[in-house]
Amino acid sequence: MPCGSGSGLCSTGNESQSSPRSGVAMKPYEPHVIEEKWQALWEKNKTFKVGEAGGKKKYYLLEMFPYPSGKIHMGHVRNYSIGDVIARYKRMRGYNVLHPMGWDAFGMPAENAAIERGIHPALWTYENIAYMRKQLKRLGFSYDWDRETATCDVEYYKWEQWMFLKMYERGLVYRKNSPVNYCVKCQTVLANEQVEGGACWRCGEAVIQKELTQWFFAITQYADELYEYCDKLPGWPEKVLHMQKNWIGKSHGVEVDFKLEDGTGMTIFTTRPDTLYGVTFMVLAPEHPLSSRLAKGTPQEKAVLSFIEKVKTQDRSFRSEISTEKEGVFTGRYAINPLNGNKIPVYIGNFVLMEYGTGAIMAVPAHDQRDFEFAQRYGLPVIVTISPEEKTLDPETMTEAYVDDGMMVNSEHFNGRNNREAIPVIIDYIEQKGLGRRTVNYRLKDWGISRQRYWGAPIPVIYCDRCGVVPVPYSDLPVRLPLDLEVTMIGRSPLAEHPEFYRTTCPSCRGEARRETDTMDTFVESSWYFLKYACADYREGPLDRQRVDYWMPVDQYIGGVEHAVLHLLYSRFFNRVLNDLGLVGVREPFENLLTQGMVIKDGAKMSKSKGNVVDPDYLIEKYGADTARLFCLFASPPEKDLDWSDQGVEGSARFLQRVWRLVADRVVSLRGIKAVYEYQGEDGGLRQLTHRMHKTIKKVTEDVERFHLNTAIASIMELVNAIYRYIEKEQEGRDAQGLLRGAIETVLVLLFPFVPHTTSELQEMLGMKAELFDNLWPAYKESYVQEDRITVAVQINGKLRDTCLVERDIDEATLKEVVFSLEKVKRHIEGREIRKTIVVPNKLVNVVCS
RNA sequence: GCGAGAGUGGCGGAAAUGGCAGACGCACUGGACUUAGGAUCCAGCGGGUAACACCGUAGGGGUUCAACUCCCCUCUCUCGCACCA
Repeated sequence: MPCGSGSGLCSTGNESQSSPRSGVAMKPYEPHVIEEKWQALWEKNKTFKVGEAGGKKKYYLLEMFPYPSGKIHMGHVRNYSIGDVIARYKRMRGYNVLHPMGWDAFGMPAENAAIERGIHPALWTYENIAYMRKQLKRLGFSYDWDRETATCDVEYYKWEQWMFLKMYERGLVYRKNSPVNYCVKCQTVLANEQVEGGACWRCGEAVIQKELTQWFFAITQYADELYEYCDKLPGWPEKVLHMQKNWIGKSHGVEVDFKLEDGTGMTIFTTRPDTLYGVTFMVLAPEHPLSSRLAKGTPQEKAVLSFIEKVKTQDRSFRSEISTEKEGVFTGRYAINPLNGNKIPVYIGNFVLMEYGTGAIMAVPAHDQRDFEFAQRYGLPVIVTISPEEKTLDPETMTEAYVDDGMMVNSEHFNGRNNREAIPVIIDYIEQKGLGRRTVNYRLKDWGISRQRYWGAPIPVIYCDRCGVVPVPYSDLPVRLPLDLEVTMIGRSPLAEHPEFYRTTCPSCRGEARRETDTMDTFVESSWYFLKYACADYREGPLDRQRVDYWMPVDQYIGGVEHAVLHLLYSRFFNRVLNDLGLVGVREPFENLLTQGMVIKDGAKMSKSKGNVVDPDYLIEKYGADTARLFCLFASPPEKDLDWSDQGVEGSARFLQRVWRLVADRVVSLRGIKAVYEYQGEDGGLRQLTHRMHKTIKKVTEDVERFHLNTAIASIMELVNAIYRYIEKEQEGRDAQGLLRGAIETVLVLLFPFVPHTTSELQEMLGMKAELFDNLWPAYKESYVQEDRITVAVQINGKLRDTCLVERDIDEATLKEVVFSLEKVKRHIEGREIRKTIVVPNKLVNVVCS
């Protein structure tokens, strides 16, 4: 064979071989032929179509749908391979499994393609979808393609507009002018969640602040619930819940009303009322309405105004940098501490944020590092009110704030108390005196959803000079995204340049009016697509409640951890809104979440910019889909990063060849044999194989249940190795051959969810029912899982010295007898005093001696 | 700085509940079969030793008959948040 032709994989390399038993030329493993064959069959028979029929328990398995960027990448292959194992496995366990796929089809790259290559975003998107659908089918994933949904379809976004209007009616959508995050490169606004370390989540460009009128979803109305329910999601990774909790940032505290000398009120938020007696100055955010007003008429006026101006021109990411020097300016005015009547100066400071709390703080330099730094710089006094046990704090010599707990001092009648315990007491006191109130503050901000882009769902609102903001009537939905326009740059949304779109009449006064030309954030679409899947063909309304109730919640969601606070938080919010609107029965959409790791190569995440991508197409062409899937599943556990290895792929291909030969080599002799799964005779080899088979079934079942897919595969490999060893011993006889067939069938069934094509083909060759896999997962018997004879470890003083092979469940006395008769044991305990002997049944014996 | 997670052979990774560290795979070494082998099969494979001994799960201490696993301290890496009052 001309194998040196450079392709690397020497076709299948065994055309000239023949079966050792039959002498008949064996069928070569041709992954592409069998993969096409089975995929065609699954498609024709609609093998993966599901309905809402009763009888079986439902199981909704969902993987995060892809953005149709052009081609799938290895991350998708991994994500969807993991999902496919679970979907097929659950079906084999008798569940009615919903396993859908669709497209997160609105978004910026489509517009970029339009600008760069002159192709229309819609065309580009649908072409990509067509190609990627083909790729997914080539990988053999068990999706019910009849439920496929693309979010850029009118039938989809129409109902999103409908939901927007419902939310508007309920006050969950509002419009406001505010400083927003803006990415110059993407030419659009970003929500807080979409800014990563001051940069755009998509393109990495530094985000600037811009004043714009925007539509907001009132996610903060659900802040508390979203926070509290984090503790009611045991099926989610701790890490993700932590990130969500951090993001929502719930903190308990108190608002205290300070008064200026002239009686002007100034309310601050603090979580540390126990330090109220240590307040030596106050600080306002530069954007605080009082800031520019307070200094009027004082000698400080000029300085204050120029400081505010200076801060305004600073970029926000610079200002929020922790290393940025704390700066401020005195307003020339004083406030009165409501607890002790102290007169304290009011400053304006760059480190106080208008967005959090009340935009004003009380400063306690003794016990807050930021306040301390500010006080040092401006020579402000420090008053200690919390004293640690072991030392006395001296304000003159302190080099940093004391932020830990201790005993209260300088705090009038609170002196001597532990500060933590005093907090609620002080708050009670404040409330009784009418000086303030308990509050809870959140870091979470409302979700700004306006995007100054074309390729998104139009916001269904009309602006009329006479009537103001008028929602589009339900009967006028959908507000179609016009396709007859050319997408060029730059500056504003193409819709704002398209009169045919924005010119309209006011629904209430019939006068001339203008449509909203912003579109919705694409994260809105992904916030409810999982509900659409449940009733994809439903046309009479947004969702078919009955079917949604049947399938929801999603039993298992699988996707990348990068959406821990974006998509996953938005979806939890949106699902709650839809629940309140009566469209969904459940509160939380995703019961269990699995976050899979990244695909790494040469020490970096696979990405075009790093130039270390492996193209799934290439992989499938060279090895076939089953090898691609197997490697992704075997190389590391799902939640960890996967280190790509070309040699590892070879190994996976080799294993499939080995399984193929196991069957194809002896298919003739195996065909006439009936499978045997239990053996109770005396032959050691047969007993061994029976044991191995049952042990493997148990192990694989348990491992798949807890997503340890790599070890599940490893144990199937062990079974295959055991079968080869068994064959080598030339087992003859009806039992021996039946058991061989039983073990082989077990391999094919256990391996099916991982590599469905290869195993289906081999099953068919053996005359098994290859296509119907419902309820086919094998059971094991515990009695066979146990081994007859067990190797017991023998330790002297905790060190392994020998092992011995004994009958299972041997009694302790006999075991000890065996152990003490071992040569090595005798040698080691010679002349020593035996203190005790520890016996762990069927495991180990430890002899403790002097 | 705060929070979370991780550190095991040459490499990817195994070891629910403390009980033979290194399963499985890759790489490597030797052998078999071969015109050939980058196919396949067999054997070996943490360090160390002639063989033992001995040393090994980031480092140091501790609990225990027994620690990758539990407790304390230190170091390193990854991720998230980062002036949130």
